[in-house]
Amino acid sequence: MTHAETPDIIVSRLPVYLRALQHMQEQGKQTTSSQELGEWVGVSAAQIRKDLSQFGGFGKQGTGYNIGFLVTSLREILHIQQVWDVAVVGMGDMGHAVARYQGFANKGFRVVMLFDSDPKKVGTRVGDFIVRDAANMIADIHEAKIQVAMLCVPANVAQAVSKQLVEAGVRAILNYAPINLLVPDGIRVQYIDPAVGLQRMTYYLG
Amino acid sequence: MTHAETPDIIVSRLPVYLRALQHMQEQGKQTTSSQELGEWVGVSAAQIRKDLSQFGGFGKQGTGYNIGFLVTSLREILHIQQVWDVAVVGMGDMGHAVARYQGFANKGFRVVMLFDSDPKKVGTRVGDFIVRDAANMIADIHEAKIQVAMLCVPANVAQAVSKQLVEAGVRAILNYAPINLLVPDGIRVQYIDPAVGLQRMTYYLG
DNA sequence: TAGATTGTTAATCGATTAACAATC
DNA sequence: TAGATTGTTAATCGATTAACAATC
Repeated sequence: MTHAETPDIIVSRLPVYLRALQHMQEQGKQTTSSQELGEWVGVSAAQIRKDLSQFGGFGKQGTGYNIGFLVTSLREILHIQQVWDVAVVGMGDMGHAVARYQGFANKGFRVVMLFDSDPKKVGTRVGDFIVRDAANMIADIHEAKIQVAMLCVPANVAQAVSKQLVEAGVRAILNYAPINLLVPDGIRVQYIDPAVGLQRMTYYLG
Repeated sequence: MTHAETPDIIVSRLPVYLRALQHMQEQGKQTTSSQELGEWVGVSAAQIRKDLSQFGGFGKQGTGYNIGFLVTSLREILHIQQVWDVAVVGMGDMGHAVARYQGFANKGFRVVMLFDSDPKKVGTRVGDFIVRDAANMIADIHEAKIQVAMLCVPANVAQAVSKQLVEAGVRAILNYAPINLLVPDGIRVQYIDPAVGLQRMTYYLG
């Protein structure tokens, strides 16, 4: 009997726990409990304990969890003890903002390459980088062994560009284009679409 | 016996269905099936039918769903047959991009007001609007009866600003700040955090 | 020690899937 | 009509919660 797969839904909560824990850490806190963490992230204490126990025993009865240790452990579980190089494709307003985003520090990612297909943008500077020509994207990403990309191109070309990213060796795509991507098995996609986020709330606004 | 609440998880899928259907519509398609829609959005056909049947019978045996009718119906269910006015708070790179975002057209939202607390930004033009002083935010939002906001301020002030938004009458916050917000009951929050999105994928990259 | 809190088991709850009669 | 596909029921599967012995 092989070890059961960790359910996706548990994995999806871990980064949220980690974010809260790193926040506590920045505030100088040493220790927390499933109760306290749960209140902060909006999850029951039992669920926090159950989720964490999938990966080992990180806490101590009576005292709770050492925040530093739990942060380190979660970073290992999520494979972000390393720093992943990330390519940003599409230098519109959103790509521009994402390329210059300061929030990846200490989160396991750094932007290292920017692409656009517009000759007016290629060669210009955005943040710390010169925008590269999308015509060389496959070769450039492949050579740099980049496996993570943020896709900020218009919806009508997103599917085609995602195909190129996969060809180039990318295995994880954060998709800002408001469209579902069809990708091969083993390629992960996460979607960021503000309209979807807003519509998930207006349902309840009555 | 009162009608059962629609589960959150079903509500959260509806905007994704709608996005796919609107996409089909733009391509001139008239009709689809639970099978086809399901393949496109990565959900089983049975689940699509079950989800939709929560709200009524939108399909026809043998022929499937009329896309136009289903789009209209979903827009009503999600309360986006109306257009919601949206305020954007924080004119950093992300707020800037969000304020100029073209993707809200036909999705039920329009940006109508921008705020920042930095005197260097107040009064400048971003997209179609002049950035307003955050000092007047509560009054301005209240007067305009705005109920939806996108929060693009730095994490360290996000909690305080969200409190002001609620005071001003906002009931739905799309939060781009990488931090959990504590809000009163009845206030909806959706989170957009690229680091969280990326970390949900690196777990699987091994 | 007494109090607090974990990790885990069993019970409950809820969501997904399978299957099919109804019917377009 | 024959084929296709819905809406719905029942069965299955999975996730959450409650509870508590273990123990720090």
